[in-house]
Amino acid sequence: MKDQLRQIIETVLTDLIAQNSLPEMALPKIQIDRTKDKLHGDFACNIAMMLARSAKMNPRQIATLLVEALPETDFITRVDIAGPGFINFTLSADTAQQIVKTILAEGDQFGRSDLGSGQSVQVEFVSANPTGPLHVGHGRGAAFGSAVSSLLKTVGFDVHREYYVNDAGRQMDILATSVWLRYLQACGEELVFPSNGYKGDYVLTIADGLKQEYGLSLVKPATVVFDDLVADEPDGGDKEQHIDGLILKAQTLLGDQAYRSVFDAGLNGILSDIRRDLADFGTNYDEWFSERSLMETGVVDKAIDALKEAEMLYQKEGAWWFKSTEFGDEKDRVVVRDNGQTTYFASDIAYHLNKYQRGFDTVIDIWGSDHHGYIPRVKASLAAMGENVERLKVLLVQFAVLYRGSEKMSMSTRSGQFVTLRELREEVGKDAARFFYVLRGADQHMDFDLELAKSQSNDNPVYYVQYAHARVCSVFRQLSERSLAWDKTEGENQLPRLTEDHEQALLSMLSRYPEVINSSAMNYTPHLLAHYLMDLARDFHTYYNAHQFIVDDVPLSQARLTLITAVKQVITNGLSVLGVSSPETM
RNA sequence: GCGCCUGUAGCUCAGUUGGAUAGAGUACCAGUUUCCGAAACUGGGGGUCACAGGUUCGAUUCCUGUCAGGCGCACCA
Repeated sequence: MKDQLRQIIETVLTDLIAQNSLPEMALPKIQIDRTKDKLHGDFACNIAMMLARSAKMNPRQIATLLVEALPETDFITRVDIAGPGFINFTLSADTAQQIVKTILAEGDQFGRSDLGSGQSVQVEFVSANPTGPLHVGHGRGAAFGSAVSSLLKTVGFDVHREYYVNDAGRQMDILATSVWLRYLQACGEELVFPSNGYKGDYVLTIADGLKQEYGLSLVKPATVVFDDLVADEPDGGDKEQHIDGLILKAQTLLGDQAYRSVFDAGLNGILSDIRRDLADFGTNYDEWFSERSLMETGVVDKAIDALKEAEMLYQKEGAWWFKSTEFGDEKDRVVVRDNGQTTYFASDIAYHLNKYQRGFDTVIDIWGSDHHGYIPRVKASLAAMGENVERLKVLLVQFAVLYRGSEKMSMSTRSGQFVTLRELREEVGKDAARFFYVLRGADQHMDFDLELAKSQSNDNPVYYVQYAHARVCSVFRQLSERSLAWDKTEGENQLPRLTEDHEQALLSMLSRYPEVINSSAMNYTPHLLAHYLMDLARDFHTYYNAHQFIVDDVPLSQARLTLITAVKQVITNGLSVLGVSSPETM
């Protein structure tokens, strides 16, 4: 509809210029907006005001010229000039009703489009380190990432959802060592657990599993393990050096093979937990991509070689540095440490190069906002390898600040003090949790009050939307109880009977849905969809309270039932994009 | 100190890419059910859009500065 109006206005304007009614000038992009106020019709165009300057004419004068030259159409009944020079269009009743037929005909396809025209896009999100269970902080990334993914799918992109598994590096070694030490304790060894180790209960569980599988075969005396180590911090030493010493002990005392067993027990134990949590949360992936595989297949080395060949690396103090400052980064970055180990950044360069080489038209990274400082260097590395940086889009998700009542909670994976995503889901419910997360813009700081989300879960906005859906279902149950039936064809024929203000409002709201989907998808802003659904639900509830749907006037009744069926369909479509269910009863 | 994000009703947040009289939820107050589900609806009060300049027909939106908050500035991941 907007496009049609835009086109008509454009041709009228070019005609006017050709006839010298308007001076020669470049036409800006013609904007058609939904009106806020019903008094202003359905659509508004501000083109007259935009042209006023370059045409050196009064905006109302331009608007008058334009309106007089407008051709007759069957879908516009009124055109007004208002305010400083707005041109307001009012849709014909017939056109407004048409949307209901469209919705019923397209069903769950309504709202889909081919804006993306089959372009491939990869979306990587959550990608939490497998050093502990997912907590509520990760939930926002999961809800946002899967919503963005399904939005993009809805508008015609070929979407590939991916989780990057950081299964290499020091943090994982710390986890493996933590598991082993807990295992030793479980086997009766006396030791003081390092302050920098992972202290969560899940480590105990994994250690128990290890004991069941391997018995006492991985036991080394604690006295030997802790012999000749830098003291831990509480004892006046250094916690980092202490834990590094323990890692080295674990590796040498156990040997490569046994150490790998412990390491994998930790990794797999946690990763399978993460997979299950995400699946239960309604977040699914097409691929789980292993960082270790990048190293083992030499992709990291290849990326480093590529940078060396491009003369983008130099050696300093025994390490290899990448000249990221040449591409706008604050400082150069190390990719190979003086001890020969590649850095996390090196893996990330390789990973992004790999993403590019897999041929995605667009690569989307969804990161926690604390990683924002990382963007320049990743883009720099792609630029240095001659890749088009524009293909990479990094979306940042602000962390939710957690409150329990008025008490702010500090979260730490290491200390084992956090609310897990699973706990949240079990207490608040999947639907409510997802909707809650996606209700706010991702770049918006968010206060997440657990007490509120849990104790007042009935007040959660998601129920408001779901209830609208359930109410429609309830009406139809009522209908069959009275041995009546909805006749779709008859209903569609009677749509002109929908003359109430509430019905007009609903028709207009329904027709906005495809626009909302498009702009939510293209701007990566699922919260627009969430808000739309609340608006739609509100219009429906208002309508429900104002009018009966099952009335003696059978044609009117059929028209109304047809309208609310369309409402039900759009709610289902919208909620399903957000990964929220549409229950028939609540 | 430098960089990124944010500042809108008591609280939590929207605001259609610069448009018309700035909106919801919640909380508070007053109402609505012999009627398809009251998890709903109707009405009411509540604002210097952090502050000060600038850009123009027009600014909550764009630019600059100030103030306040969050995050980031590793040979950690």
